[in-house]
Amino acid sequence: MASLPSVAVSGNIKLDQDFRKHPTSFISSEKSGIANVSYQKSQTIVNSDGSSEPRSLDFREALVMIREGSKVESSYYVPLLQECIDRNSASDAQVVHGHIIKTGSHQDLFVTTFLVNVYAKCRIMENARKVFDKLSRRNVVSWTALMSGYVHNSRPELSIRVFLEMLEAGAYPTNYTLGIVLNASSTLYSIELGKQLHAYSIKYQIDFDTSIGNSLCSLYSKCGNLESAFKAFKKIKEKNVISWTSAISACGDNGDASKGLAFFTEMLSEGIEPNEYTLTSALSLCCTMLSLGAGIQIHSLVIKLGYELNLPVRNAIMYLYLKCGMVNEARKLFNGMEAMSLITWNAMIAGHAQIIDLAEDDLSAYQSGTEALNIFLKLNRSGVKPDLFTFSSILTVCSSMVALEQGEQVHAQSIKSGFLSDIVVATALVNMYNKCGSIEKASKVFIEMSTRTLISWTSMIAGFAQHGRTQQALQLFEDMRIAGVRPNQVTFVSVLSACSHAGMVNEALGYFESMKKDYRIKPVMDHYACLIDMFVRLGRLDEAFGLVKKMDFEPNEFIWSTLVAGCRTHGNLDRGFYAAERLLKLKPKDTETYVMLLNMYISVERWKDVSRVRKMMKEEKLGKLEEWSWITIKDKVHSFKPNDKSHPQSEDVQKYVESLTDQVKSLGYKAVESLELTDEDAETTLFSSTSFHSEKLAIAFGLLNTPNAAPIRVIKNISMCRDCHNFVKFISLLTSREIIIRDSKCLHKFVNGKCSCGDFGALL
DNA sequence: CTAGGGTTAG
Repeated sequence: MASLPSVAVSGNIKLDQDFRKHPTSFISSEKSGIANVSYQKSQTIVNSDGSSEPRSLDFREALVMIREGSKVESSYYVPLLQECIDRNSASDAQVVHGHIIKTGSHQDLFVTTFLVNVYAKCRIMENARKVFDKLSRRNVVSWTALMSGYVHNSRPELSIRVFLEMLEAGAYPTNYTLGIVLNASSTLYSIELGKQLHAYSIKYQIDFDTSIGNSLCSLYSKCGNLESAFKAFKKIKEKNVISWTSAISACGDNGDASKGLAFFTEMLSEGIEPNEYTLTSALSLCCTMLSLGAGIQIHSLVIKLGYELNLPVRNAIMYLYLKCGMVNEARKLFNGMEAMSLITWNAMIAGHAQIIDLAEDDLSAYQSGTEALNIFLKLNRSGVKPDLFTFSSILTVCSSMVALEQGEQVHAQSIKSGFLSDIVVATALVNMYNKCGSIEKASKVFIEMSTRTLISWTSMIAGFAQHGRTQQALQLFEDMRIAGVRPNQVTFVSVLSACSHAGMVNEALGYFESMKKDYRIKPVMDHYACLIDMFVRLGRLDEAFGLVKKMDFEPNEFIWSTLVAGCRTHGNLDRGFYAAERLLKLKPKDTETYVMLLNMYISVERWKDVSRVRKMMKEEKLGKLEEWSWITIKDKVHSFKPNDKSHPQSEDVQKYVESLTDQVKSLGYKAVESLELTDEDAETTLFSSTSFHSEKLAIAFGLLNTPNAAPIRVIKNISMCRDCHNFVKFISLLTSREIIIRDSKCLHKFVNGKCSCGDFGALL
């Protein structure tokens, strides 16, 4: 939730008297004097021969007349000004304004009030305020126009100030006025103010009024109170499209997407036609649910109702297709757009960022990441200025891609544009540096943040935990508590994982208990996963398996794979086989698990089991384990596969790996000896020391193409094998380089022959 | 009343 701006909205609002005296002022606009004004679009034109005739004027003709100083009936100003609004032409409005003053029509309250409205809509609030201040008389409509202007120009706090001024001046709010203040309170997330206004609306029995009810519904939704939002919605006597849309988007804001779609269906069956707002809200619900089927149905409804050219609707459809993995459909929409908003770009980048995480295979994840970086480049070249949404999304992409160089460029750009002051952008930046292994830069950004949210703290604690800096992680956790920020479930996962890395059993169990007792946070599977991991690392397998039995959850794939790797490391193969077979039941198509299992059977030469596992793999139609790595150097991504000669430097790179291997052998590196394997097994098990695993190639390439002390950053699609893990430790010792490898399960930071994962991250 | 953003581990 955004923090409240420091605006004086304090003190109770005294509405009582006004409402008691004039309760009807809420519902009737008679007093405003507007209802009786009828305006006309035809003018009496005086021809050159002196005869006169009434006829319609078009906008340009009328403007010309006004520029020439001809007289115009004051009732004609309003349609003319309306036209200025429609054309969003502040300059035309100023011409008309000048004419109004010259002809003395500024004495006309109706016309002048409309001018306030015009300037507000044309986003020149200074002029709106000036016109308002010069009014000799003010009625509720002029006050309301000004308030509404501030709300629409993102100054809700000023709108509330005007509301207070209005009450002081003794004017009576209408239901429309109250609706605007309610909207302002919801923009400010001021539930207190909202509740006061709600109370008054109940007192004067207008809480069932449509526009009040709509505003109340969205106010409660924005402040996170879905129940009250529903109550407000149900109370509305005559529900219109806006009421339904408010209820639907309330569900979206509060994470109950399926309920929102139920509302949408109900609305359709009530015979109410959705508008562009309803459609975008409903599409966004499909998006969170990743419900492509429902989304396609709504898409056809969009076409039927003629909204397919509406930009927000198109953006929502594009984002839906993108998130559901229909990249080509999304791209077609993207390329076919004549008008594009920044949101279109942002949706495209954010969508690709999400695919990276959702992707089943690493190749498409990698392609999405590259595509997102390309779109960002195009956006920059197109001259459109990125905003805070763009920065946070692209930083997430850089994190997933371990693209430190791009990340640093974005960092610089966000400083220049002033968006680094945004908490979300800064947090995304902290996270980017963490994920790229630059813990120093991450903490520098973190320290320089002026305010931090729970997520910022958690991200930094997680960073320290990942880098094996347990003390700093725990210290930061204390700092956070002292700062009065309440940790959540996610924070505790990071804290427990920090303890687990350092083997601090007592501390971990202490935090676990404190989480349950002091913070009333229910442990989830992830917390147990950390504890299990801790016992596994220490070789306390009994306790690890004990926890598996004790917890209320069926262990997930991650817990089983932790157990497999741990049992293997600690030589408890029987338990390892058991865990691996359980893992295979959960993920029968996971080649990595089969390879782990195969390697275990081979190491104890249980050849019967080896052929049984091979048979299982054939039945599942699983082939060789595809493994590859990539490294980003100067905005260019270089990817490597073993035995792949497609890279222009592949020959040099291979030779360099061979020479490195010789050099580290003299430091004590021993390649894993090949067992008596068939060719087939040797290929599948990744044991063969003669083959070049992709991370070795990528690292060699990095060493050849970066300056001497530069860290090397590599990303790998599957877990590292032990041989390579050992090899890279020696390389970091040999070359005195920092080598960071992010594989599919773990961040490895190799410094001086040691790895931050404590050697527990090499699963294969 | 609408579309786009940041956190965890194994």
